[in-house]
Amino acid sequence: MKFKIKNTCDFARASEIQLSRGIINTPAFMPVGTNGTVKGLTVDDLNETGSEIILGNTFHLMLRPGDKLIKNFGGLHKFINWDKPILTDSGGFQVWSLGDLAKISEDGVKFSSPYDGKKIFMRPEDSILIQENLGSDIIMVFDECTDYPSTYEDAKKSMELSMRWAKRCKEAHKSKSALFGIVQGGMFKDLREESLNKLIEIDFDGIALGGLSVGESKQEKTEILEFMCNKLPEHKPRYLMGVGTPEDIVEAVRYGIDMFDCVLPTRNARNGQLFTSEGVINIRNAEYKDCDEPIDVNCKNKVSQNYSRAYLNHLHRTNEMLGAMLATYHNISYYQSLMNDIRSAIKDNLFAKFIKDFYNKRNLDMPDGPI
RNA sequence: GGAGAGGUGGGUGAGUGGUUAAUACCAGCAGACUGUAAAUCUGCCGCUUCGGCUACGUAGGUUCGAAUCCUACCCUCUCCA
Repeated sequence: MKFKIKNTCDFARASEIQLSRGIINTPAFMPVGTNGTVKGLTVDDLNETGSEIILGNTFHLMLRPGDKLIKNFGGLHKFINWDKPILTDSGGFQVWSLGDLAKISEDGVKFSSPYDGKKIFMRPEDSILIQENLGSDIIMVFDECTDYPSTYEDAKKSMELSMRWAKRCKEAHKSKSALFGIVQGGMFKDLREESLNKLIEIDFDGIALGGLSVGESKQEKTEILEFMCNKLPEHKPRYLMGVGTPEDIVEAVRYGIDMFDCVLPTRNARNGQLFTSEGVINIRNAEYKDCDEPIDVNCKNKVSQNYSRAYLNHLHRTNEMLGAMLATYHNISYYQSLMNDIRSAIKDNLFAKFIKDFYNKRNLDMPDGPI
């Protein structure tokens, strides 16, 4: 993996991550494809949206259809017919999101499969091996996503465990794929710093920020971002895991984040929420019943331009699968065009203007921050 | 013509004398969703000048009290002629 910063604008930066399967232009949004599919989109759709990398999930794919099966098919890329980079999450987030179905010990995590209750023990080494079996381009370390809220003691204990696991992941990592470490530490700056220093010492190809957007306030998240932006190594990709809304992304780019992933554009599309250049709309609402405007006049792609809001409203009311598909196509296209605009603005040294316009269009006050 | 079943809030459909303005589902009106146990979940859903008012085919009756029991009528469906 090669990382090349092309332009900067205060903390914000536009760069290239070069992987054997392709180049990722950052700041980048990575659509989430947990089960080996970005729900509702074909790989042709994904390409049309401008997506250069997608996510897969260790935990889900290990259970179904199984990482060995995928390996025998020649890897996840071949299995799902996607030849661009794939980042795989380690299963660490599932430790958190599955709650009582996961039991943590020093050695690893005992999961109960949500599908059949079958007990699975996953050690950091297992997670790495599974991700290698999948043929992932960017492998994430197996971590414990710290709960929110958390006491200092719990956050510290959790962070320290994640760091010991990070070291084991590094030692278990054998393939040529990139390996990213994940900063934990909850809402405590000194723990975040300690975590980061530990990861730098172990030496990863990229640094991710984990444990954010798990219930904390916007202010708390911003404080952590602000604190981290001065400390993250400059010459490595920075990945803010699980974030976020367009507003979250724009803000994080100001603090120097390069990579994002989030289920919002896909999940919310299925639930009728569209992200548009003028803010969020719920396409099921009565006001769109006879609205003959396109989904988003400012989003230049075949779906956002050629399908009316009234038609999408109808499809969602009648629970037609095309409604979810078109909404997902639009949302991912919107996110990718947003990322594209962000990159262009940084390259042209117009990021300050971009941010101002971005908040103006949404009638929001521009938060304080760099630039 | 005879026999039987039934008519419940926008729809389907529970309830068969008293926590019943009335279960549930659908429809309708909104909201939530942030490294996906999610095409999911939540709230509202007769009228109201917020004190009440009107409601279970219609009209009477029994009862302290009726969607629930009785009588008549109207209507619907099934079977037999």
